[in-house]
This record gives sequence, C-alpha cells and structure tokens, in this order.
Amino acid sequence: MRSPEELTTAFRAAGLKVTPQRQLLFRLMHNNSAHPTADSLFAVASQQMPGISLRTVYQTLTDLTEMGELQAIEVGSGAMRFDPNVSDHHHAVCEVCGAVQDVYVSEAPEFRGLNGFAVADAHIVYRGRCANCSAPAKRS
Amino acid sequence: MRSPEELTTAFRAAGLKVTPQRQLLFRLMHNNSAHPTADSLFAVASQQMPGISLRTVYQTLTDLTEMGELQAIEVGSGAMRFDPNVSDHHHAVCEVCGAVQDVYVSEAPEFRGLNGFAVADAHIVYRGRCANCSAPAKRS
DNA sequence: TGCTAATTCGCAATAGTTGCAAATTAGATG
DNA sequence: CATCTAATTTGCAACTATTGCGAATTAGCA
Repeated sequence: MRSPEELTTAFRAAGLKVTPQRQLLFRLMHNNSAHPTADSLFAVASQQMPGISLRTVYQTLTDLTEMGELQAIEVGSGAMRFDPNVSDHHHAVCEVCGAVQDVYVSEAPEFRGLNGFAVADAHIVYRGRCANCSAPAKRS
Repeated sequence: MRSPEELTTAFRAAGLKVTPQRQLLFRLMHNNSAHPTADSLFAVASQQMPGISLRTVYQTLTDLTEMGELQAIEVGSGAMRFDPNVSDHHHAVCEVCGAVQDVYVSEAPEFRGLNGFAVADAHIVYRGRCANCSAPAKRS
C-alpha cells in the first residue's frame, strides 16, 4: 500500500474525501505487518480517535482493498485479515499465538490433475509454530 | 474417510452410538467429492430424512473431523467445507460456479523467509475457472 | 460562506456456527 | 424382552463477523 501522503493525493484525485478517520487508518495500516482484523484495527484506532465507528473501519478497509491498496486474506481464524503488502506472497500462521507472517515462495507451486482448470491465482497457508512459540520451553 | 460399515464398527467400538442420522451422513459423505458445506449436506439429508436437524449435521461433521475421517477446509466462500479425502492434497476453487476440486501437488511447496517458523502443514488454494466455466461461451 | 455529494455512524439484519437444556434413544445388561 | 443410562438429537438462543440502510455530519469546491 502506498504512503498516507500518496493515498491522500490519490483519494482526492479520485473525488474521494480525505477524512480524519481515513487518514488515521492510512497511518495505522502503512507498513503494518501484523495482518490485523477489522476488529483489532478498530481497537487501536479507537485509542487514537475515540468514537470512530467499527463500521467506518470496515468500510475503509473494504475500499482500500477494492482499490488494490490492501490484500484481504483469510487464514482460518474466523475474521478476515488485511495486509498492506500487496505483492505476490503467501502466509504462515502460528497455531499457538495466531500470529501471521509473510512468506515468499521461490516459484509458483506446480500442480496437476486440474482437468482444464484455469488457475488465476494460488495462495498458500502454512500452519505451524512461529519462532517465539517454538523456542522457549513453556512455563506455567 | 472409511466406509459406512467400517465407521459403524469403529463408532461402536469407541462406545459411540450409531444412529440413523449418523448412518445417513456416513453414506452421504462417503466418496463425496463435492466438498459440501454443513448447510448443503443438510439439504440433501433432509430429503432422505425429513426432520433431521442442522445441529446434528454440524455435530456429526465436527465429530468425524475430530476423528480424522473428514478434513474441514475453508476456501473463502464463507462456510466451512468438508472433504472425505483426508490424504495430503490441495484445492482449486472456481470463481464462477464455486465448485471445489481436489488438487495434488507433485512436491511440497518450498519456502523461505520463515525465520524459524516450524511448518506443520501447508495448504494451497488455487483460484480460477473450472473447465465447465471456462470452455463454453456464455449464453444468456 | 454555502452547497452538495461523500462519508460517518449506529443499529438492525444477515450468515455461519456453537452452547445449552430437555426429550429421545441406542445398545448393554439382567 | 424389559430396563436402564449415557449418548445423542433437537430447537432455540446466543454469538461472531460482516453488511445494508437511513439519518446526521462534513470535506472540499465554488
């Protein structure tokens, strides 16, 4: 996703308004590698702008996704997650803490047995334990 | 997933009851390559057993999944889908008709940049057009 | 400063799924 | 075959994630 400044320009150029809510969300999502859900982003946004509506967060995330500034991904945690990294990549989900991280695959995965299926896109979800959750022995 | 007969034996051996509802669902899921949702399976089951509860369908699918007889997959269509094919495979989803088909990849996809992430499992979802939806020119 | 279309907000509605408690029943036992 | 009891089914409420809608607000142009 582009920088908040670039988005501001792009929005205005497209006849869209740049509201304080949008500006805040631009900032919160820029370089955000946490793959937040609408709800978790709403929680953070609410601290900086009490009264912002969850509805607006959903709306803005959807808009940004449709504009190609965000990628919406689903990793089986129930809620949709949003990723400002719109390059061609995949995701690894920690089964312990739920963290999601970007994964780059060296080459597009091969396939066979598709019987005439025209592949437009492939997305891999890796499941396992992240470094934090694998390394230290658990302590109760 | 094993055959309805084998499941019947296995259930009883485990102290679980083999009810008419379960038998029906065993039959409906056995060799079912349609990747049905709980709801679509409920629709079919209802025809053969009017009065069967959606709750029971959910319950049984969850049980079978926990027993390793079914695989629960999510392909972004909203609802969970159930697959009696529990071998290591992936899925292709048609963006037009929503059909899901099994895909076998020659080798586990490579990855890098995982920083100590211990991969337990990888699942690929291919998106595109199935043979039916690609081939014929559309006719309204 | 005023105008107006865009946006925000709150709430109701929706889809998918699960929790719970009451009624029913499979299947073991005598 | 009758009895018993734990497992199961069922209906419904509750819950989560998300969207639709209408009223109130506001960005940004003139």
